[in-house]
Amino acid sequence: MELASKYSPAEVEGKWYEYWMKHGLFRSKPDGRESYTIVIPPPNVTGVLHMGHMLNNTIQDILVRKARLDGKNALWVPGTDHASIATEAKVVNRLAEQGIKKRDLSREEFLRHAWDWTHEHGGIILKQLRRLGASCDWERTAFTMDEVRSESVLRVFVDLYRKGLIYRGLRMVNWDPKAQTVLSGEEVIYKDEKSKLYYLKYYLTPQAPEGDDIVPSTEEGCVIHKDEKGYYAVVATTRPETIMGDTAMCINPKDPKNLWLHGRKVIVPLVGRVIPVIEDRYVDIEFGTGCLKVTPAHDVNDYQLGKTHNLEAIDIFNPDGTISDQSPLYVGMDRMAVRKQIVEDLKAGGLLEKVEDYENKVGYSERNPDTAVEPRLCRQWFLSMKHFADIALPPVLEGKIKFHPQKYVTTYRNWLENIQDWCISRQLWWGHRIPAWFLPTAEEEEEQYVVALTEDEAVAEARKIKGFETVTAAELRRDEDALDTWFSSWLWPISLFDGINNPGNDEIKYYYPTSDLVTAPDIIFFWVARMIMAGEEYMGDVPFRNVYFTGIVRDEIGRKMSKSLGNSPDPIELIEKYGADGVRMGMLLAAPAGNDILFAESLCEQGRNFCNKIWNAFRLVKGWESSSTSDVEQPEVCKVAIKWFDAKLAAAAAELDDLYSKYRLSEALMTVFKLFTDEFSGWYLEMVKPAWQQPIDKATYDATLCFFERLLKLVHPFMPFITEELWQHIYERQEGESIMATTNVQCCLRSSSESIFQGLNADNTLLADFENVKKVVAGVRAVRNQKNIANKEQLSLICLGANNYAAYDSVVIKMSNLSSIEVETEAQSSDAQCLKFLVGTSEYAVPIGNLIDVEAEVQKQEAELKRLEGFLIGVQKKLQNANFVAHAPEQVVALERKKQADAEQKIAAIKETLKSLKNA
RNA sequence: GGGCGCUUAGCGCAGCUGGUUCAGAGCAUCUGCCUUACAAGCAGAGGGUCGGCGGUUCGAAUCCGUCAGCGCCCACCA
Repeated sequence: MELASKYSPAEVEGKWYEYWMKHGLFRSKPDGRESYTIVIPPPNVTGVLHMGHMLNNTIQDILVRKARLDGKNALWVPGTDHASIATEAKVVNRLAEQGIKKRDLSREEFLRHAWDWTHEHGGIILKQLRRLGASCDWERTAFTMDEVRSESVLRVFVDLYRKGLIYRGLRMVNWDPKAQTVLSGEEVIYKDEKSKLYYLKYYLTPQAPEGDDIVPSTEEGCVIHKDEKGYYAVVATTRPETIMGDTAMCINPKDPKNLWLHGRKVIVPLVGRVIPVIEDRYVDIEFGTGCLKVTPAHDVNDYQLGKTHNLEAIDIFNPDGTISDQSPLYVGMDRMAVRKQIVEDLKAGGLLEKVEDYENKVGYSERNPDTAVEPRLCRQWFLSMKHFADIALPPVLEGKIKFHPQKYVTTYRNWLENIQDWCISRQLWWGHRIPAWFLPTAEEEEEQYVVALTEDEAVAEARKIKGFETVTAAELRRDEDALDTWFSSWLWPISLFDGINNPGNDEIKYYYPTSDLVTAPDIIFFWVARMIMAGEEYMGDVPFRNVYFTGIVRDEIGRKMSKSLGNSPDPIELIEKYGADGVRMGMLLAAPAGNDILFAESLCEQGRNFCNKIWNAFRLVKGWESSSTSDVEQPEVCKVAIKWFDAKLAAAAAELDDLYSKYRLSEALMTVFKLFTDEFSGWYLEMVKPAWQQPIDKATYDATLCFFERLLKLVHPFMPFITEELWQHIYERQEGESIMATTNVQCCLRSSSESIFQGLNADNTLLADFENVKKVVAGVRAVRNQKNIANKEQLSLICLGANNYAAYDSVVIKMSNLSSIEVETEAQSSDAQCLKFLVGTSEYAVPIGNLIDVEAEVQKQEAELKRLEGFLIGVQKKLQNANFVAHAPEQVVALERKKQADAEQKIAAIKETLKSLKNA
């Protein structure tokens, strides 16, 4: 069969993916083998594949395929996440485009739209993953809102409630006015912002009806403000629009500047409300004027102050961020518009003393990055986290779970040691509805509720409560709110195997704990930590053994990839251009664990080139097929080459296995790349290659095919498509066989149950000798290069003194195109028409007749002599240092002596060479 | 404000508990080659006082201190 000179991924990738699927090669069922499991970090169900996914899933696929080759029962479970807030926002937007408002729809109607949207856009991303070659067991595809997962979530909620770990409480929470829901602390992103600090005048109330009786303190450091309208305090604030909610002004009791305000009352500007001056050590004397306005309903700290000092909390905002009717002014206006307006009005009223530029941090919603989060007092559901922190910390600190890179252990510990309760309710419909039912209580009474798995159970529970013995389902009102998305994700490694609803089932017993988790460090708190909590709580064991944190994919100049910058390539287009294997290699080349990866298309190009290299190596070997015959005796050089490459492969496999175990995948790929390109293509194939149109002996041909198969297997985790394609060309495969299965090793003399990565012993002496042989060849090539001698022209080589690598003469002769190798003693070697070089301490000479440029050669040798003499002096100094000889380990000293001896020998050889050159 | 990490060739990186002729490989660059597997290739070459300073040591890219620059995470200073 004629093979094209270039590999064409488009022609083979689809074919093989279909083949893999058809034969269920990604399927896994519990059996007697060791299990290897990865659960996918579920992407948003309506999301589209981006470069971050490409990196993340390439890594997962490599790990799974490696495990499969190791003979493990490898399973990669795919699925998607309902992404409560993000998906709901998208649905709301789409409805808005159609002129439909969410609030005009019933819950059921809205959910119908959401499901439509999910079915329409859902799963696209999973299909895209197939293009990448992801070897997921698709029959297990799960969704965080499917039946099994939903039931798991509700069961866990009920269970935790009954354990007293879930409670309902009125708290200051983070409110997203756009999505109109509460957020957890983790969902708030703080950004530095250039803003203004406004200095507002709060006039003092007259102490007595007849007028001003303030007696300014004479204390040192007292700062009194007075103008024609009277005495006033100055308050610095970044949020003047919240003054309508002010219920106090606060000073530090130790602040001399403001002591005169002690016990006074001040008037909120514009609003006219009279508020007390309270004192609290919380106030920073140095900041602003030392006077703080207190708005208990809209600031976390102010809320605390309010609680301590028993202040009223006036909620001046509506859920959508407009001013509520609790405010005397600006009712109905948006908070941002009010900020502008109120500044104007304050200015006009002479109530604004000054404005300064100021830099502060403002919290934004993770899902609505343009929306500033509003602190708001709200009744919500919380999960008490102390218990979970206690059970989730030890497995990581004790190394039962390993983080790669390890530095994230510190991050993890810091978070858990300072953990806050988790606000798990969201004012959303798209999600798991909280299984809590409120009892029909009068409005002024405190709310009462029951938590149960079903409505029937809820009724039964409710009837146990005094006064509600006859309550009916219709009278109960189910909580409208949904649960935080992460409240389902944290169960993922358990719920995928139905371990919550059906504890102890065969699957969960077999697959749990999973092996590796591959994810980005930005969800270490959202997800990783919480999975560990849920795992310990519900399985009494860790959810995974290793966590591989990938970096963030950036563009060539280090910018985050984003839609707005337009610097994010479309992964599918890349695959079409370079092939999935090429892109996979491109992703990995620059991706050491934990470092950000700077992605450039040229990396994919390199991947594509490597594919092509493999392809063409195969063309060469395949071309020998017809000529392969046992009539030809195996040349010596082939015997040597085979012995050597067998050792090389063994060493490389062991090295790869070690790199995998350390999750150094980038380096593993590099190792494979060099093994194939340099060692196999550049050395082995060149050594065994028969002369033009000559037949190859059968033994060599068979060995070469065997090597090729082993190489393909080593490459396979990185480049599944091309390796599968070529594997089929090596032997006629049986339908259903695949390179990915260990049991299908065809040609090697190895037992088929062994992993290609293990159980091999390399002959290290052979490998070391061969490296020197390569240097001899390189020496001859350098001579050719230097003298412009064509490869076709045969040269001869003289070993001066002795030939230390005579066993490899056949290699040197073939690879350097020599006519002969001879050994001469120093005395005979006075021929000046030679170029000489050293390998170790062995000296070689290449006769080149009158081509020699004596002067240039003298210069070169003298430079080398100088370098060596310098080196020798260094070594000698070391050895003359009595301290060194006395303190350094014997081995080290011995080594230095060897260095000295070697250098002296080399120097002598070069001097000899120089002498003969100069005599010529 | 607290914590963590990084700084090695033009670029992105490796260099594990100090001592192999240790200053590395890849890409890029340069030189020479269309040598019948591959120009998406082959054979070679150049390039770094390992961020600065100080210390420990017989010996430091490696350990300690400090300074500078960069990055990340956490934190309620209006």
